[in-house]
Amino acid sequence: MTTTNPSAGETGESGGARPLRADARRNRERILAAAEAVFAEKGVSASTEEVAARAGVAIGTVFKHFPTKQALLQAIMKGLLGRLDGEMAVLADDDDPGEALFTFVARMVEQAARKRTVVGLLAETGVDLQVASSVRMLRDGIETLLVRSQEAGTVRDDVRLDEVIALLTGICQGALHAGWDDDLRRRTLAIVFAGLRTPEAHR
Amino acid sequence: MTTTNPSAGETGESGGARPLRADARRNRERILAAAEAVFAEKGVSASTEEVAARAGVAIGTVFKHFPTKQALLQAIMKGLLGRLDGEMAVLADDDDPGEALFTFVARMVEQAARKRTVVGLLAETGVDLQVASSVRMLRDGIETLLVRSQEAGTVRDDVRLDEVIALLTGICQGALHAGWDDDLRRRTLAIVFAGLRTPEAHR
DNA sequence: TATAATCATGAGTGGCGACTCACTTTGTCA
DNA sequence: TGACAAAGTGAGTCGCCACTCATGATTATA
Repeated sequence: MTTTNPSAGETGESGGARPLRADARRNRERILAAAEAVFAEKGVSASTEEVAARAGVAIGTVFKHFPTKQALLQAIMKGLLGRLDGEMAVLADDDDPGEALFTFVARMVEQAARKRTVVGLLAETGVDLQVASSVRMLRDGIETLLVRSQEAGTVRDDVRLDEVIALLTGICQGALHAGWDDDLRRRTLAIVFAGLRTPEAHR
Repeated sequence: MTTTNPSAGETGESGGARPLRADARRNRERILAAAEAVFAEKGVSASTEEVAARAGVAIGTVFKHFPTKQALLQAIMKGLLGRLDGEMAVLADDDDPGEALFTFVARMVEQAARKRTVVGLLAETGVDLQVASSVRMLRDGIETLLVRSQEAGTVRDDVRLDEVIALLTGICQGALHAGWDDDLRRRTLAIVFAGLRTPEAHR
């Protein structure tokens, strides 16, 4: 977790080699932003041409940067996961450890409700590649939050990491479809959290 | 004879008119069965040709019975919902009212894990048509189960129908993707149920 | 059985979307 | 500034898939 932070770059291109021209870098960012917006609105089935149009570049440019639609999706996923990882690191260190897990889950579900991308990508089979490492980081981070919550006596000891992740993905999935509003989301999460809490932690 | 009577059919065609030839009826059932199987395995994005192949008929025959892929999906959905509705009626009358809701949810999630159709269809926008009435029935049934569970003191009074449905759809969604096994499903549901229970109902 | 419907067939159509490539434009560096 | 490599362009290719229709097969009725 915590990722050790790859300096100031937001590029997402890691480990690579040569410097990338100025216009290329700019277009790459535009494409990523456009893709994130388009996929967030219309889901991952939106066409690559729409992404290109939104970014203000030609379709070929998109495929020059991301040789495959999959690759584009994975790049987005990597960014999202990185940001989540950052939030998580903060929560693990700074906040009340008992409630940190709940805060994180709530925040992630809120994001999912807004961005269809997250959920669509979770559904894809192609989470195997480079993304896998990010997923593992996320998983490890959630585990940390879970363990601390349990040590603080907030979450029941017999709750396992797998169940937390299952609940998280499930609620994220659900948050998209039925037109959840803020209130419904809050109330639904409250039920799940109640199920996770120890008897003593119920106020 | 004739008049008003489509006999004892499970056809799903309701309110319609004329009697349907013998081979036609048989093929219609075959197509429905094949479609249910194919969509259950591969999701709703599976091609109509694959359905036709599995059913042992030509592609044209499928479209003769169901003018649109949507129509085919809706027919399946109607069947599934009908069956769920039946189960629900039984649970509402015969079983321990306190636990009936939990039983139903568990059963539906189990189905969802096996049949991608349910979930895929819930995600579709086109649930507006004839299916809507079936959805309403389902919703009403769940409400009955919820109210009875609350009257029996098993489920907290501040839980609303919307949250139960939100949890139900969410868990159904999640049950597909991450390769849930039986144990994980049981444990995850246990957490949700714990969140729904009154303090007194915790054993 | 003869006849007239209904029904089945499957090659064909149209459209869409991922991806390519020959060519043009642009940035960079001497 | 000139020259070259890196990057951008977008019409075109290819495959997939929902859906059609002229033709031939089956079933129900006289």
